[in-house]
Amino acid sequence: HTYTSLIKGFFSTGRVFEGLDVWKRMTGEGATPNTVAYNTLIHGLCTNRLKDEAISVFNRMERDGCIPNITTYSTLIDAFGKSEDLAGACEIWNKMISNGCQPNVIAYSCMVNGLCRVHMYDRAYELIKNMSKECPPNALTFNALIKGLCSSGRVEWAMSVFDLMGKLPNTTTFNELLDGLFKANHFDGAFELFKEMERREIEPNLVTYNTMIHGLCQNGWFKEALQIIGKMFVRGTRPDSVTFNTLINAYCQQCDIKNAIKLVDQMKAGKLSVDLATYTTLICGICKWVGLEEGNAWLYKVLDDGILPD
RNA sequence: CCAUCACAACCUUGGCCCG
Repeated sequence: HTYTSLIKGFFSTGRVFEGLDVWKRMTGEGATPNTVAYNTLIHGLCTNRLKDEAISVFNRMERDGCIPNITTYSTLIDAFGKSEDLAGACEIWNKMISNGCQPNVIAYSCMVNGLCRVHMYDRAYELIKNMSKECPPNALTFNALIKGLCSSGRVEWAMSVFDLMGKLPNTTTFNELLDGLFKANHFDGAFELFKEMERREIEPNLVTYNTMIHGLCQNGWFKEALQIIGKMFVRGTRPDSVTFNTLINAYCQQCDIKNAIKLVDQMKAGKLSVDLATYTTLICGICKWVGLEEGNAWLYKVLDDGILPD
């Protein structure tokens, strides 16, 4: 328990070697890792791009007589899916079945995502259709498919999936569709969906607003973007650095560097982190519209803030 | 004892790389 928490902490902050060190210390002290401990290590390795190492831990786990559970399999299916290794994901899936472990809704959702990553949307859809009454798809399962369809420009198809969801769509579902509709230039569809959200009383969140602001600004609807910002304030949703970066980018594109810089000052006043994305956006605009010397001067401000330019 | 509290799945901004 104790070791597992430490391992999770190190891996989730990218401190792979320290995480591995804790694992070695744990096993060295004679503590026998259980399934949860193995799962934590496997997940930590996967999220740090060490899939091969994760697999060898998985094999060692089985050898040492520790029984993988559904979380173990889901973690690996997810990792293979995200790295577009469908064959690998299927291999884990088959192993899961042959070991008598029933897939749950998470395992299915990960597999749907994996299929979408390799553009097998039909098979993803089939998989969802074949899910049983005991294990029906949830919002995240559908969202995985909708995200795949939207990010490949298949928004009509995505909308038809949305229509099949009944009462399942959640805020993320709407966010994915709104983003997809804007990026496919289906503006009327996006506006309609935003209204539909209100009709269904699905709460917009910060991502919803950021998505709307981005979609509106990128297509010249600045007034409407301001209205969205107004709604945010009414609802008490605080803008974050993504909101500001989106607006700074829009101002830079309109060659309005003055207002872009004003926003950076507002961020600092509001104690929001002015991050690398902010500076990259702003310096790009300054170099384009003001001059390289001024851009260069801003580079020093980045360094002063303790941020490493990329 | 630890079944909301050691483990797994979804969304938005800039850039970079590859194609």
